[in-house]
Amino acid sequence: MKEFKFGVTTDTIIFYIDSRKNNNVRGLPEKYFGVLLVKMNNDVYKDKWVLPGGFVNMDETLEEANSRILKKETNLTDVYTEQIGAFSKVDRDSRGRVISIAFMSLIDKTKLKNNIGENASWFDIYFNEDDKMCNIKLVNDTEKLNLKYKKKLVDKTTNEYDYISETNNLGFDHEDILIKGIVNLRKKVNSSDIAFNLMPEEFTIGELKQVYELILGKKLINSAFRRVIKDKIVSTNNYIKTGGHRPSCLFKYKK
Amino acid sequence: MKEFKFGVTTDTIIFYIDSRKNNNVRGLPEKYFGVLLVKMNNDVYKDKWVLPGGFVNMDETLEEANSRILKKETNLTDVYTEQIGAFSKVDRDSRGRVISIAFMSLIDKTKLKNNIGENASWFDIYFNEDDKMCNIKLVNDTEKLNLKYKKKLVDKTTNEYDYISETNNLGFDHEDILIKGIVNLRKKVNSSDIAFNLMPEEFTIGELKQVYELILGKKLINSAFRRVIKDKIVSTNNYIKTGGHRPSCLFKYKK
DNA sequence: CTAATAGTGTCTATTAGACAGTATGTT
DNA sequence: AACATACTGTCTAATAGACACTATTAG
Repeated sequence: MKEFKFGVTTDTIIFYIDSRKNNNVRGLPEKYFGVLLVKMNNDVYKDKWVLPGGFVNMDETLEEANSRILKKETNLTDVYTEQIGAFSKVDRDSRGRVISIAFMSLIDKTKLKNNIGENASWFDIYFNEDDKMCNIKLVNDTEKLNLKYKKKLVDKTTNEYDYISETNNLGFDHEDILIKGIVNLRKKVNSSDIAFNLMPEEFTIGELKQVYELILGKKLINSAFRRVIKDKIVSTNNYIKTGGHRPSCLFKYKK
Repeated sequence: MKEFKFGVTTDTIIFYIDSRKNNNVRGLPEKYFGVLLVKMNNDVYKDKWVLPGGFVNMDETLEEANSRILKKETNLTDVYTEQIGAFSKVDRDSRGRVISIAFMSLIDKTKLKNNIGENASWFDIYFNEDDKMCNIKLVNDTEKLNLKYKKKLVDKTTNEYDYISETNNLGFDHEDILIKGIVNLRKKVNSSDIAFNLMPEEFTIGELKQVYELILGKKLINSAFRRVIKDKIVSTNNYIKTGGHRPSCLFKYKK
Protein backbone atom coordinates (compact mmCIF):
# COMPACT_ATOMS: atom_id res chain seq x y z
CA MET A 1 0.00 0.00 0.00
CA LYS A 2 1.67 3.13 -1.21
CA GLU A 3 0.73 5.34 1.71
CA PHE A 4 2.65 3.37 4.33
CA LYS A 5 5.97 5.09 4.07
CA PHE A 6 6.02 7.86 6.61
CA GLY A 7 8.69 8.16 9.20
CA VAL A 8 7.24 9.09 12.58
CA THR A 9 9.29 10.64 15.35
CA THR A 10 8.57 12.08 18.73
CA ASP A 11 10.36 15.15 19.99
CA THR A 12 10.22 15.96 23.63
CA ILE A 13 10.52 19.31 25.31
CA ILE A 14 12.01 18.53 28.69
CA PHE A 15 11.43 21.61 30.81
CA TYR A 16 13.31 21.70 34.09
CA ILE A 17 13.62 23.82 37.15
CA ASP A 18 17.11 23.82 38.56
CA SER A 19 18.15 25.10 41.97
CA ARG A 20 21.75 26.20 42.16
CA LYS A 21 24.01 28.81 43.60
CA ASN A 22 24.58 31.93 41.62
CA ASN A 23 28.24 32.76 42.22
CA ASN A 24 27.61 36.49 42.31
CA VAL A 25 25.12 36.32 45.14
CA ARG A 26 25.44 35.35 48.78
CA GLY A 27 22.95 33.05 50.41
CA LEU A 28 20.78 30.22 49.16
CA PRO A 29 20.57 28.78 45.64
CA GLU A 30 18.38 30.45 43.04
CA LYS A 31 15.91 28.85 40.66
CA TYR A 32 16.54 28.47 36.95
CA PHE A 33 14.07 27.43 34.25
CA GLY A 34 15.25 25.73 31.10
CA VAL A 35 15.11 23.00 28.52
CA LEU A 36 17.24 20.02 27.55
CA LEU A 37 18.78 20.11 24.06
CA VAL A 38 21.06 17.69 22.23
CA LYS A 39 23.63 18.41 19.58
CA MET A 40 23.10 16.72 16.22
CA ASN A 41 26.14 14.92 14.85
CA ASN A 42 25.12 12.83 11.90
CA ASP A 43 22.94 14.85 9.61
CA VAL A 44 22.53 17.96 7.56
CA TYR A 45 21.85 19.74 10.83
CA LYS A 46 25.31 18.75 12.06
CA ASP A 47 26.24 20.71 15.18
CA LYS A 48 22.80 22.25 15.48
CA TRP A 49 21.06 21.97 18.83
CA VAL A 50 17.71 20.19 18.72
CA LEU A 51 15.10 18.78 21.07
CA PRO A 52 15.77 15.17 22.04
CA GLY A 53 13.74 12.83 19.89
CA GLY A 54 13.79 9.71 17.80
CA PHE A 55 11.91 7.38 15.54
CA VAL A 56 8.85 5.58 16.80
CA ASN A 57 9.13 1.81 16.60
CA MET A 58 6.46 -0.23 14.87
CA ASP A 59 5.33 -1.88 18.09
CA GLU A 60 4.98 1.12 20.37
CA THR A 61 2.61 4.04 20.78
CA LEU A 62 3.74 7.64 20.52
CA GLU A 63 3.57 7.89 24.29
CA GLU A 64 5.70 4.78 24.73
CA ALA A 65 8.28 6.05 22.23
CA ASN A 66 8.40 9.35 24.04
CA SER A 67 8.91 7.67 27.42
CA ARG A 68 11.68 5.53 25.97
CA ILE A 69 13.49 8.59 24.63
CA LEU A 70 12.98 10.46 27.87
CA LYS A 71 14.45 7.58 29.84
CA LYS A 72 17.38 7.33 27.44
CA GLU A 73 18.19 11.02 27.82
CA THR A 74 17.56 11.53 31.51
CA ASN A 75 17.11 8.03 32.98
CA LEU A 76 13.84 9.27 34.44
CA THR A 77 10.52 7.45 34.42
CA ASP A 78 7.15 8.52 35.82
CA VAL A 79 7.53 12.05 34.56
CA TYR A 80 4.61 14.39 33.90
CA THR A 81 4.18 14.42 30.13
CA GLU A 82 1.60 15.71 27.71
CA GLN A 83 1.19 15.86 23.97
CA ILE A 84 1.76 19.25 22.35
CA GLY A 85 0.95 18.62 18.70
CA ALA A 86 2.01 17.13 15.38
CA PHE A 87 4.41 18.89 13.03
CA SER A 88 4.38 17.93 9.39
CA LYS A 89 5.98 20.38 6.99
CA VAL A 90 6.91 18.33 3.93
CA ASP A 91 10.58 19.32 3.95
CA ARG A 92 11.10 19.45 7.71
CA ASP A 93 13.47 16.46 7.68
CA SER A 94 16.00 15.81 4.95
CA ARG A 95 16.02 12.07 5.61
CA GLY A 96 12.59 11.68 4.05
CA ARG A 97 8.96 12.30 4.81
CA VAL A 98 8.91 12.46 8.58
CA ILE A 99 6.21 13.82 10.80
CA SER A 100 6.92 14.50 14.42
CA ILE A 101 4.64 14.48 17.41
CA ALA A 102 5.90 16.78 20.12
CA PHE A 103 5.58 16.13 23.83
CA MET A 104 6.30 18.26 26.86
CA SER A 105 7.76 16.84 30.08
CA LEU A 106 8.32 18.61 33.37
CA ILE A 107 11.10 17.61 35.73
CA ASP A 108 12.74 18.77 38.91
CA LYS A 109 16.37 18.77 37.80
CA THR A 110 17.66 18.46 41.36
CA LYS A 111 16.12 14.97 41.48
CA LEU A 112 18.33 13.75 38.62
CA LYS A 113 20.90 11.20 39.77
CA ASN A 114 22.38 10.09 36.48
CA ASN A 115 24.34 12.11 34.02
CA ILE A 116 22.84 12.91 30.69
CA GLY A 117 24.45 11.87 27.42
CA GLU A 118 27.55 13.69 26.24
CA ASN A 119 25.69 15.28 23.36
CA ALA A 120 23.01 16.69 25.64
CA SER A 121 23.05 19.93 27.57
CA TRP A 122 20.78 21.88 29.86
CA PHE A 123 19.95 25.35 28.57
CA ASP A 124 18.52 27.97 30.91
CA ILE A 125 15.73 30.02 29.34
CA TYR A 126 15.52 33.81 29.62
CA PHE A 127 12.62 35.78 28.18
CA ASN A 128 12.64 39.28 26.83
CA GLU A 129 9.32 40.14 25.32
CA ASP A 130 6.59 42.67 24.71
CA ASP A 131 3.33 42.75 22.74
CA LYS A 132 5.04 42.46 19.38
CA MET A 133 7.92 40.06 19.85
CA CYS A 134 9.40 37.45 22.12
CA ASN A 135 13.16 36.99 22.35
CA ILE A 136 14.36 33.86 24.03
CA LYS A 137 17.90 33.32 25.20
CA LEU A 138 19.02 29.72 25.69
CA VAL A 139 22.20 29.60 27.75
CA ASN A 140 24.41 26.74 28.83
CA ASP A 141 27.96 26.81 30.22
CA THR A 142 29.61 27.67 26.95
CA GLU A 143 26.97 28.69 24.42
CA LYS A 144 24.18 31.17 23.97
CA LEU A 145 21.38 30.76 21.44
CA ASN A 146 19.10 33.67 20.61
CA LEU A 147 15.66 32.84 19.27
CA LYS A 148 13.40 35.57 18.02
CA TYR A 149 9.67 35.31 17.47
CA LYS A 150 7.19 37.77 16.04
CA LYS A 151 3.97 37.84 18.06
CA LYS A 152 0.69 38.19 16.20
CA LEU A 153 -2.51 38.77 18.14
CA VAL A 154 -5.04 36.24 16.90
CA ASP A 155 -7.82 36.60 19.46
CA LYS A 156 -8.21 39.87 21.25
CA THR A 157 -10.77 38.66 23.77
CA THR A 158 -8.52 35.94 25.11
CA ASN A 159 -5.25 37.73 24.33
CA GLU A 160 -4.06 34.74 22.36
CA TYR A 161 -0.97 35.12 20.19
CA ASP A 162 0.63 33.34 17.26
CA TYR A 163 4.42 33.12 17.37
CA ILE A 164 6.34 33.20 14.08
CA SER A 165 9.99 32.24 14.34
CA GLU A 166 12.38 34.69 12.69
CA THR A 167 15.57 32.83 13.56
CA ASN A 168 16.96 29.47 12.65
CA ASN A 169 19.19 28.55 15.56
CA LEU A 170 17.70 25.15 16.34
CA GLY A 171 17.65 22.24 13.89
CA PHE A 172 14.58 21.04 12.00
CA ASP A 173 11.45 23.02 12.93
CA HIS A 174 12.30 22.83 16.60
CA GLU A 175 12.00 26.57 17.17
CA ASP A 176 8.32 26.18 16.24
CA ILE A 177 7.95 23.21 18.56
CA LEU A 178 9.70 24.90 21.48
CA ILE A 179 7.57 28.04 21.36
CA LYS A 180 4.40 25.96 21.15
CA GLY A 181 5.56 24.11 24.25
CA ILE A 182 6.27 27.33 26.10
CA VAL A 183 2.88 28.80 25.22
CA ASN A 184 1.23 25.56 26.29
CA LEU A 185 3.17 25.47 29.56
CA ARG A 186 2.27 29.06 30.40
CA LYS A 187 -1.41 28.48 29.77
CA LYS A 188 -1.47 25.35 31.91
CA VAL A 189 0.57 26.89 34.71
CA ASN A 190 -2.15 29.48 35.15
CA SER A 191 -5.04 27.06 34.99
CA SER A 192 -3.81 23.88 36.63
CA ASP A 193 -1.35 22.45 39.12
CA ILE A 194 1.30 21.24 36.67
CA ALA A 195 3.96 23.57 38.07
CA PHE A 196 4.28 21.27 41.09
CA ASN A 197 5.83 18.68 38.77
CA LEU A 198 8.83 21.00 38.57
CA MET A 199 9.20 21.22 42.36
CA PRO A 200 10.88 18.99 44.91
CA GLU A 201 8.72 17.28 47.54
CA GLU A 202 9.10 20.20 49.94
CA PHE A 203 9.49 23.83 49.01
CA THR A 204 8.89 27.32 50.31
CA ILE A 205 6.22 29.61 48.91
CA GLY A 206 8.99 31.95 47.78
CA GLU A 207 10.58 29.18 45.73
CA LEU A 208 7.25 28.26 44.17
CA LYS A 209 6.61 31.88 43.29
CA GLN A 210 10.05 32.08 41.65
CA VAL A 211 9.14 29.10 39.48
CA TYR A 212 5.89 30.70 38.32
CA GLU A 213 7.74 33.92 37.58
CA LEU A 214 10.44 32.18 35.57
CA ILE A 215 7.89 30.33 33.45
CA LEU A 216 5.60 33.30 32.89
CA GLY A 217 8.48 35.69 32.35
CA LYS A 218 7.10 38.31 34.70
CA LYS A 219 6.93 39.27 38.37
CA LEU A 220 3.87 38.27 40.37
CA ILE A 221 2.19 40.07 43.24
CA ASN A 222 3.14 38.46 46.51
CA SER A 223 -0.15 38.52 48.37
CA ALA A 224 -2.19 37.55 45.32
CA PHE A 225 0.10 34.60 44.66
CA ARG A 226 -0.16 33.37 48.25
CA ARG A 227 -3.94 33.65 48.13
CA VAL A 228 -4.21 31.57 44.98
CA ILE A 229 -1.69 28.96 46.05
CA LYS A 230 -2.70 28.49 49.68
CA ASP A 231 -5.43 25.93 48.99
CA LYS A 232 -3.07 23.83 46.91
CA ILE A 233 -0.34 23.37 49.49
CA VAL A 234 -0.03 22.06 53.03
CA SER A 235 2.52 23.03 55.64
CA THR A 236 5.10 20.51 56.87
CA ASN A 237 5.72 22.71 59.93
CA ASN A 238 9.41 22.58 59.14
CA TYR A 239 11.27 25.81 58.64
CA ILE A 240 14.47 26.47 56.74
CA LYS A 241 16.83 29.39 56.70
CA THR A 242 16.69 31.36 53.51
CA GLY A 243 18.99 34.10 52.33
CA GLY A 244 20.27 34.75 55.83
CA HIS A 245 17.09 36.26 57.27
CA ARG A 246 13.72 35.09 58.49
CA PRO A 247 13.25 31.33 57.98
CA SER A 248 10.42 30.20 55.78
CA CYS A 249 8.03 27.34 56.12
CA LEU A 250 8.34 24.26 53.93
CA PHE A 251 5.18 23.18 52.17
CA LYS A 252 4.05 20.15 50.20
CA TYR A 253 1.65 19.92 47.32
CA LYS A 254 -1.81 19.01 48.61
CA LYS A 255 -3.06 16.46 46.06
CA MET B 1 15.31 2.68 6.28
CA LYS B 2 13.22 0.36 8.34
CA GLU B 3 11.31 3.01 10.24
CA PHE B 4 9.62 4.56 7.23
CA LYS B 5 6.54 2.42 7.07
CA PHE B 6 3.85 4.16 9.03
CA GLY B 7 0.50 4.99 7.57
CA VAL B 8 -0.65 8.45 8.58
CA THR B 9 -4.26 9.55 8.45
CA THR B 10 -6.17 12.59 9.56
CA ASP B 11 -9.60 12.30 11.10
CA THR B 12 -11.75 15.35 11.32
CA ILE B 13 -14.47 16.15 13.79
CA ILE B 14 -16.83 18.39 11.87
CA PHE B 15 -19.04 20.03 14.47
CA TYR B 16 -22.06 21.86 13.12
CA ILE B 17 -24.87 24.00 14.31
CA ASP B 18 -28.03 23.43 12.35
CA SER B 19 -31.13 25.59 12.41
CA ARG B 20 -34.29 23.77 11.51
CA LYS B 21 -37.91 23.44 12.40
CA ASN B 22 -38.86 20.98 15.08
CA ASN B 23 -42.11 19.45 13.86
CA ASN B 24 -43.61 19.37 17.34
CA VAL B 25 -43.24 23.09 17.95
CA ARG B 26 -44.86 26.14 16.39
CA GLY B 27 -42.80 29.13 15.44
CA LEU B 28 -39.22 29.57 14.29
CA PRO B 29 -36.54 26.93 13.77
CA GLU B 30 -34.53 25.61 16.68
CA LYS B 31 -30.78 25.07 16.92
CA TYR B 32 -29.15 21.67 16.85
CA PHE B 33 -25.55 20.78 17.60
CA GLY B 34 -23.92 17.75 16.04
CA VAL B 35 -21.17 16.02 14.16
CA LEU B 36 -20.68 14.56 10.69
CA LEU B 37 -20.07 10.81 10.52
CA VAL B 38 -19.53 8.45 7.60
CA LYS B 39 -20.37 4.78 7.33
CA MET B 40 -17.46 2.44 6.66
CA ASN B 41 -18.05 0.01 3.83
CA ASN B 42 -14.79 -1.68 2.96
CA ASP B 43 -13.12 -2.83 6.09
CA VAL B 44 -13.34 -4.82 9.29
CA TYR B 45 -15.36 -1.95 10.67
CA LYS B 46 -17.95 -2.48 7.92
CA ASP B 47 -21.16 -0.60 8.66
CA LYS B 48 -19.63 1.16 11.66
CA TRP B 49 -19.95 4.92 11.77
CA VAL B 50 -16.65 6.80 11.93
CA LEU B 51 -15.29 10.31 11.66
CA PRO B 52 -14.45 11.32 8.10
CA GLY B 53 -10.76 10.86 7.42
CA GLY B 54 -8.19 9.52 5.06
CA PHE B 55 -4.56 8.88 4.35
CA VAL B 56 -2.13 11.76 4.16
CA ASN B 57 -0.33 11.99 0.80
CA MET B 58 3.43 12.15 0.67
CA ASP B 59 3.44 15.72 -0.64
CA GLU B 60 1.03 17.40 1.76
CA THR B 61 1.04 18.50 5.38
CA LEU B 62 -1.43 17.19 7.91
CA GLU B 63 -3.32 20.46 7.66
CA GLU B 64 -3.50 20.21 3.88
CA ALA B 65 -4.69 16.61 4.04
CA ASN B 66 -7.34 17.60 6.52
CA SER B 67 -8.57 20.47 4.33
CA ARG B 68 -8.73 18.14 1.34
CA ILE B 69 -10.84 15.64 3.24
CA LEU B 70 -13.05 18.39 4.62
CA LYS B 71 -13.65 19.74 1.13
CA LYS B 72 -14.39 16.26 -0.19
CA GLU B 73 -17.00 15.61 2.51
CA THR B 74 -18.65 19.01 2.72
CA ASN B 75 -17.33 21.00 -0.28
CA LEU B 76 -16.38 23.71 2.21
CA THR B 77 -13.12 25.66 2.31
CA ASP B 78 -11.99 28.39 4.70
CA VAL B 79 -13.39 26.61 7.70
CA TYR B 80 -12.17 27.17 11.25
CA THR B 81 -9.98 24.18 12.06
CA GLU B 82 -7.58 23.21 14.80
CA GLN B 83 -5.48 20.21 15.69
CA ILE B 84 -6.78 18.04 18.54
CA GLY B 85 -4.06 15.42 18.94
CA ALA B 86 -2.39 12.29 17.64
CA PHE B 87 -3.79 8.82 18.29
CA SER B 88 -1.46 5.87 18.02
CA LYS B 89 -2.61 2.68 19.68
CA VAL B 90 -0.72 -0.10 17.91
CA ASP B 91 -3.82 -2.08 16.94
CA ARG B 92 -6.12 0.84 16.23
CA ASP B 93 -6.30 0.08 12.49
CA SER B 94 -6.36 -3.45 11.09
CA ARG B 95 -4.85 -2.33 7.77
CA GLY B 96 -1.45 -1.89 9.39
CA ARG B 97 0.42 0.50 11.62
CA VAL B 98 -1.51 3.71 11.21
CA ILE B 99 -1.40 6.76 13.40
CA SER B 100 -4.06 9.38 13.09
CA ILE B 101 -3.93 13.08 13.76
CA ALA B 102 -7.33 14.43 14.71
CA PHE B 103 -8.66 17.84 13.76
CA MET B 104 -11.74 19.75 14.76
CA SER B 105 -13.69 21.97 12.35
CA LEU B 106 -16.63 24.23 13.10
CA ILE B 107 -19.29 24.97 10.50
CA ASP B 108 -22.63 26.66 10.20
CA LYS B 109 -24.62 23.90 8.53
CA THR B 110 -27.16 26.33 7.09
CA LYS B 111 -24.37 27.71 4.86
CA LEU B 112 -23.90 24.34 3.16
CA LYS B 113 -25.01 24.41 -0.47
CA ASN B 114 -23.83 21.02 -1.66
CA ASN B 115 -24.99 17.64 -0.56
CA ILE B 116 -22.66 15.44 1.36
CA GLY B 117 -21.63 11.99 0.15
CA GLU B 118 -24.14 9.15 0.35
CA ASN B 119 -22.16 7.41 3.07
CA ALA B 120 -22.13 10.51 5.25
CA SER B 121 -24.73 11.65 7.73
CA TRP B 122 -25.28 14.48 10.18
CA PHE B 123 -25.77 13.28 13.75
CA ASP B 124 -27.25 15.61 16.35
CA ILE B 125 -25.52 15.38 19.73
CA TYR B 126 -27.41 15.17 23.02
CA PHE B 127 -25.62 15.13 26.37
CA ASN B 128 -26.72 13.46 29.55
CA GLU B 129 -24.06 13.73 32.19
CA ASP B 130 -23.10 14.24 35.78
CA ASP B 131 -19.85 14.19 37.79
CA LYS B 132 -19.23 10.49 37.21
CA MET B 133 -20.31 9.78 33.66
CA CYS B 134 -21.19 11.33 30.34
CA ASN B 135 -23.70 9.71 28.02
CA ILE B 136 -23.80 10.99 24.48
CA LYS B 137 -26.62 10.29 22.08
CA LEU B 138 -25.85 10.66 18.38
CA VAL B 139 -29.06 10.82 16.39
CA ASN B 140 -29.75 11.04 12.66
CA ASP B 141 -32.98 10.42 10.77
CA THR B 142 -32.90 6.68 11.16
CA GLU B 143 -30.29 5.72 13.73
CA LYS B 144 -29.35 6.38 17.31
CA LEU B 145 -25.87 5.70 18.74
CA ASN B 146 -25.31 5.72 22.49
CA LEU B 147 -21.79 6.45 23.69
CA LYS B 148 -20.94 6.12 27.36
CA TYR B 149 -17.90 7.58 29.08
CA LYS B 150 -16.70 7.24 32.63
CA LYS B 151 -15.49 10.60 33.97
CA LYS B 152 -12.44 10.60 36.18
CA LEU B 153 -11.45 13.81 37.95
CA VAL B 154 -7.77 14.38 37.26
CA ASP B 155 -7.27 17.90 38.54
CA LYS B 156 -9.54 19.14 41.27
CA THR B 157 -8.32 22.73 41.14
CA THR B 158 -9.30 23.16 37.51
CA ASN B 159 -12.11 20.59 37.53
CA GLU B 160 -10.46 18.74 34.67
CA TYR B 161 -11.72 15.28 33.76
CA ASP B 162 -10.48 12.25 31.89
CA TYR B 163 -13.10 10.45 29.80
CA ILE B 164 -12.82 6.69 29.42
CA SER B 165 -15.02 5.19 26.75
CA GLU B 166 -17.10 2.22 27.90
CA THR B 167 -18.84 1.61 24.60
CA ASN B 168 -17.69 0.62 21.16
CA ASN B 169 -20.27 2.12 18.83
CA LEU B 170 -17.93 4.03 16.54
CA GLY B 171 -15.20 2.42 14.43
CA PHE B 172 -11.48 2.52 15.22
CA ASP B 173 -10.75 4.60 18.33
CA HIS B 174 -13.09 7.33 17.20
CA GLU B 175 -15.00 7.43 20.45
CA ASP B 176 -11.77 8.57 22.10
CA ILE B 177 -11.19 11.15 19.40
CA LEU B 178 -14.74 12.49 19.54
CA ILE B 179 -14.75 13.00 23.31
CA LYS B 180 -11.38 14.72 23.14
CA GLY B 181 -12.83 17.05 20.52
CA ILE B 182 -15.88 17.79 22.63
CA VAL B 183 -13.79 18.54 25.71
CA ASN B 184 -11.54 20.76 23.62
CA LEU B 185 -14.52 22.57 22.08
CA ARG B 186 -16.12 23.20 25.47
CA LYS B 187 -12.92 24.64 26.91
CA LYS B 188 -12.39 26.94 23.96
CA VAL B 189 -16.01 28.06 23.83
CA ASN B 190 -15.61 29.42 27.34
CA SER B 191 -12.28 31.10 26.74
CA SER B 192 -12.40 32.37 23.16
CA ASP B 193 -14.67 33.43 20.33
CA ILE B 194 -14.69 30.20 18.35
CA ALA B 195 -18.43 29.70 18.79
CA PHE B 196 -19.03 32.43 16.21
CA ASN B 197 -17.66 30.05 13.57
CA LEU B 198 -20.82 28.03 14.09
CA MET B 199 -23.10 31.03 13.52
CA PRO B 200 -24.48 32.69 10.38
CA GLU B 201 -23.42 36.27 9.63
CA GLU B 202 -26.37 37.68 11.57
CA PHE B 203 -27.98 36.15 14.60
CA THR B 204 -29.97 37.03 17.68
CA ILE B 205 -28.55 36.85 21.18
CA GLY B 206 -31.08 34.17 21.96
CA GLU B 207 -29.77 32.01 19.11
CA LEU B 208 -26.18 32.53 20.23
CA LYS B 209 -27.11 31.56 23.77
CA GLN B 210 -28.78 28.41 22.47
CA VAL B 211 -25.56 27.46 20.69
CA TYR B 212 -23.50 27.88 23.86
CA GLU B 213 -26.03 25.84 25.80
CA LEU B 214 -26.04 23.02 23.25
CA ILE B 215 -22.26 22.77 23.28
CA LEU B 216 -21.85 23.02 27.03
CA GLY B 217 -24.79 20.74 27.71
CA LYS B 218 -26.32 23.05 30.30
CA LYS B 219 -28.54 26.11 30.64
CA LEU B 220 -26.92 29.52 31.02
CA ILE B 221 -28.12 32.53 32.97
CA ASN B 222 -29.60 35.07 30.62
CA SER B 223 -28.26 38.31 32.05
CA ALA B 224 -24.80 36.88 32.72
CA PHE B 225 -24.61 35.62 29.16
CA ARG B 226 -25.60 38.98 27.70
CA ARG B 227 -23.02 40.74 29.87
CA VAL B 228 -20.20 38.51 28.67
CA ILE B 229 -21.23 38.54 25.03
CA LYS B 230 -22.12 42.19 24.59
CA ASP B 231 -18.56 43.37 23.86
CA LYS B 232 -18.11 40.72 21.20
CA ILE B 233 -21.12 41.60 19.06
CA VAL B 234 -22.46 44.63 17.28
CA SER B 235 -26.07 45.43 16.44
CA THR B 236 -27.22 45.55 12.83
CA ASN B 237 -30.31 47.50 13.92
CA ASN B 238 -32.43 44.98 12.07
CA TYR B 239 -35.12 43.14 13.95
CA ILE B 240 -36.73 39.82 13.17
CA LYS B 241 -39.83 38.17 14.49
CA THR B 242 -39.10 35.19 16.65
CA GLY B 243 -41.48 32.58 17.90
CA GLY B 244 -44.44 34.80 17.23
CA HIS B 245 -43.72 37.33 19.97
CA ARG B 246 -41.42 40.26 20.59
CA PRO B 247 -38.94 40.74 17.72
CA SER B 248 -35.28 40.50 18.53
CA CYS B 249 -32.32 42.41 17.25
CA LEU B 250 -29.90 40.86 14.81
CA PHE B 251 -26.23 41.11 15.75
CA LYS B 252 -22.94 40.46 14.01
CA TYR B 253 -19.67 39.25 15.46
CA LYS B 254 -17.43 42.24 16.21
CA LYS B 255 -14.00 41.07 15.05
C1' DC C 1 -56.45 40.66 28.31
C1' DT C 2 -52.65 36.54 28.66
C1' DA C 3 -48.66 34.09 27.18
C1' DA C 4 -44.25 34.17 25.49
C1' DT C 5 -40.01 35.85 24.39
C1' DA C 6 -36.60 40.01 24.54
C1' DG C 7 -33.96 42.57 27.28
C1' DT C 8 -32.48 45.44 31.86
C1' DG C 9 -31.15 46.28 36.66
C1' DT C 10 -29.36 45.08 40.91
C1' DC C 11 -27.80 42.46 44.87
C1' DT C 12 -24.29 39.37 46.36
C1' DA C 13 -20.21 36.32 46.31
C1' DT C 14 -15.77 35.54 44.50
C1' DT C 15 -11.42 36.75 42.79
C1' DA C 16 -7.33 39.61 41.25
C1' DG C 17 -4.40 43.76 41.59
C1' DA C 18 -2.20 47.13 44.43
C1' DC C 19 0.16 48.08 48.25
C1' DA C 20 0.66 49.13 53.10
C1' DG C 21 1.86 47.07 57.09
C1' DT C 22 3.54 43.44 60.57
C1' DA C 23 6.79 39.52 61.98
C1' DT C 24 11.12 37.46 62.65
C1' DG C 25 15.26 36.33 61.67
C1' DT C 26 20.75 37.72 60.38
C1' DT C 27 24.48 40.81 60.55
C1' DA D 1 19.71 48.84 65.38
C1' DA D 2 19.37 48.12 60.38
C1' DC D 3 17.88 45.41 56.96
C1' DA D 4 16.21 41.62 54.29
C1' DT D 5 12.95 38.41 53.66
C1' DA D 6 8.45 36.08 55.20
C1' DC D 7 3.92 36.76 55.67
C1' DT D 8 -0.86 39.32 56.57
C1' DG D 9 -4.57 42.65 55.95
C1' DT D 10 -7.36 45.58 53.43
C1' DC D 11 -9.11 48.56 49.82
C1' DT D 12 -10.75 48.49 45.15
C1' DA D 13 -12.09 46.85 40.57
C1' DA D 14 -13.83 43.29 37.75
C1' DT D 15 -16.69 39.50 37.02
C1' DA D 16 -20.24 35.65 37.62
C1' DG D 17 -24.54 33.78 39.62
C1' DA D 18 -29.19 34.58 41.01
C1' DC D 19 -33.27 36.55 40.12
C1' DA D 20 -36.60 40.18 39.92
C1' DC D 21 -38.12 43.38 36.87
C1' DT D 22 -39.71 45.90 32.46
C1' DA D 23 -40.76 45.82 27.24
C1' DT D 24 -43.03 44.31 23.19
C1' DT D 25 -45.80 41.63 20.37
C1' DA D 26 -49.08 37.59 18.90
C1' DG D 27 -53.23 35.75 19.56
